[in-house]
Amino acid sequence: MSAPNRREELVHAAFKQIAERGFEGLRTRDVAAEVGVNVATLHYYFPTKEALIKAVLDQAMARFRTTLEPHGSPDDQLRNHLRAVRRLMVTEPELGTVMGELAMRASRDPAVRGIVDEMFAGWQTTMRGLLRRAVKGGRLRPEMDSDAVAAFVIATLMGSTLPQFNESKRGDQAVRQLERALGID
Amino acid sequence: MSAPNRREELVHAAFKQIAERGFEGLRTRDVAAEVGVNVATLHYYFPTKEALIKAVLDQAMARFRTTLEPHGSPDDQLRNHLRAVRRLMVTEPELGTVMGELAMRASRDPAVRGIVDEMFAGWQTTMRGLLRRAVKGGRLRPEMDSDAVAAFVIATLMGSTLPQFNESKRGDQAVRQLERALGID
Amino acid sequence: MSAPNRREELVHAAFKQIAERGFEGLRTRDVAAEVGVNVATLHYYFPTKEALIKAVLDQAMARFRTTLEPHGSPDDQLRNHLRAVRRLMVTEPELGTVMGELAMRASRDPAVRGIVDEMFAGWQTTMRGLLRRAVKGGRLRPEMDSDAVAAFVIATLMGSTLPQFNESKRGDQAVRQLERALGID
Amino acid sequence: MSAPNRREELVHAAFKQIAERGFEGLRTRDVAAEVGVNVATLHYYFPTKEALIKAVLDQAMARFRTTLEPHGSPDDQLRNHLRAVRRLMVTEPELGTVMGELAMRASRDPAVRGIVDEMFAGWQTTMRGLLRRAVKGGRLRPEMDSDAVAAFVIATLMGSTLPQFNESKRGDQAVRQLERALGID
DNA sequence: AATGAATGAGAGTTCATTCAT
DNA sequence: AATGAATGAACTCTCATTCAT
Repeated sequence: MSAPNRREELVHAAFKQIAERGFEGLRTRDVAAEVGVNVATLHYYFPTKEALIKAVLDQAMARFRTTLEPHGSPDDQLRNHLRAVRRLMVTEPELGTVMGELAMRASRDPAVRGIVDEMFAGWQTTMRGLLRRAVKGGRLRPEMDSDAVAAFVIATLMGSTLPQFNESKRGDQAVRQLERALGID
Repeated sequence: MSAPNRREELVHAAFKQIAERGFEGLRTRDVAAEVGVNVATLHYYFPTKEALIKAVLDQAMARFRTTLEPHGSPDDQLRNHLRAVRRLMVTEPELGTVMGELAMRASRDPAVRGIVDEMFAGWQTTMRGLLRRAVKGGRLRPEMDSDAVAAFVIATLMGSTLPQFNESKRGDQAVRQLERALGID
Repeated sequence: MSAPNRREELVHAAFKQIAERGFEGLRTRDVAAEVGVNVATLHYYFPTKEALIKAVLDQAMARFRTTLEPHGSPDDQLRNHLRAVRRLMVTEPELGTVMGELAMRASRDPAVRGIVDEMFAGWQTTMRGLLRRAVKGGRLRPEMDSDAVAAFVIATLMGSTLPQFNESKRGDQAVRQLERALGID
Repeated sequence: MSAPNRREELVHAAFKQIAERGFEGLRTRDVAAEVGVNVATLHYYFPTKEALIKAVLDQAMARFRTTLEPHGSPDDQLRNHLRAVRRLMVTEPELGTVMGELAMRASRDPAVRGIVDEMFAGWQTTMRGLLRRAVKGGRLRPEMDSDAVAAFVIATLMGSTLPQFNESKRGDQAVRQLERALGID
């Protein structure tokens, strides 16, 4: 009666709970119940609630990082990236919500902050690289401050994942306008 | 020390606590303690924790709305607006944090959602108006979809308030790039 | 519905529980129930179980110290002391049990150790004083090592409080033989 | 690593744990871990925690009883006995601690009480015999109440094993004074 | 002979809320 | 207008015990 991936089931259930109710509403008992096991079983895999949250954090970051990796020909990479992020937010809105929760939590919880900051730093670097390649490819204006523009792009993408934007089409509109502003539409 | 503004003191203390610890860490006892009164006194003014949160919400929205009101000559209003929002986030970062918390909470709590949605709708309308006036003034390209661009601007502004952007200068960089993109720098 | 001495009631109930079931069987819920209040009320007075135990410790030590204080004319003080200790153990056997529990616990818990050690040190000093006075009064042999004899007396008194001695008359027999050995019977 | 004496290893580990942390801190998991096996394995040998404790009790009593057996010429047996007990307490202080724990536990746990009482009764009988032989050998005053003196000796010996006495030399001092009192030093 | 996985029952502790004063 | 005292419900975490393998 033992599942080989009980750990993952628990992480996934915790992820869902955070998406639905935020950290505020995360209850170990509910997570365990969703998987269909006793709370004690949860603690068999994760000594503390913190450890469970850490696992959710790691998994969310991993999923996000995968999306961030550039795909396609150098010319298309920047556009592909924006669309990939946007598509991710539409197909898996929970990931956006959890990312938001984690981003907020990072201010208070050093363990979360370290990992989230690192992820944002990595994103910033990736984005800068994409922009520079786009400049070389003649798609963007060369006088651009690639670091500042990277921050601009990331801010817009993050902003477009807010629940208030996600339900209407505003999130998509915003990203499309970003593409226009960058001249890659 | 009977204070006629005890209510406001409590709201302010709750606001600070939310900024520091999020909803997750909001404790009525701590709020009361910060004001120097008993928890029971807090419940004299606010029957439930929800009621206290509602008051914080109202106050935050009011503060934010004030900032959103257009200032200056029609020609400058759009730029003034962006700068005012940005300045607010720098001088009162707690407001950004609390707004973020409220935006997340809106997905789960209908009472919050109503008010936050309304505020975003108002902002969207104001922004659209500013953009149209800027088009008339010849500052922006007339073919623009003012609704989509409004969403774009708001998304970028919201994204730039993330804790991860606020600590470095990336928030400011992002907004400045937004101004360039709009052609109002 | 508030008792002026709820704290004391709780300490007393905890004392009784320790006497009956040892530290091993001490449950905050049971202590509260014995007083007729909710567990949360117990935590209103004692933030942690440790704090409650500390209060029991202090009270037990205070009660014991009172007994240790010499009474009567100098000539009789030593004998009075032995009898007082013995009587205490007979009239309040729980105190002996709790003392035993605390003495054992002292080896593991620094907070307990400090206080228990101090009490034993005080007892040793008192005892030495009593012995010296008895020597001066001509009741004891002058060549005696008062420190060693003090240890001897205390060891016998403590040993005579063991549950196994207390139920039969062996505890009393032992103390009476101690008096004979000291020549004060 | 299949060990034929796994049972004994477990008993020994449990003994050590009780000496270190008392019954209060005895955890089957820790006992198993110290032996390097799974908790379930412990339960293969001992169906319940009680059964494990019982085994520790038996083993401790056996070790103690061995020490109590008289050695040497009848004339020296009493002195040898006192010294043997004292030496045991110095070389194996854990035994004293565990004996103390068991003595306290006896008041609450009938299973323990039976065995401990029996052991004390045996000790009392042995001691009385030793005293009578010493009287016959002319070493002790004949008018002595050998039962009462036996209780006296046992009480002092037990008292001298308290942790508070063991760390300083007071335990030894006490026993030496006991020898003087008996006139066998 | 041994284990990984699972659990029920319960432990200490927290917290929003109530109420007599 | 304010409080000390009290509580019910819930929370995280622990532990002896079980069982299929």
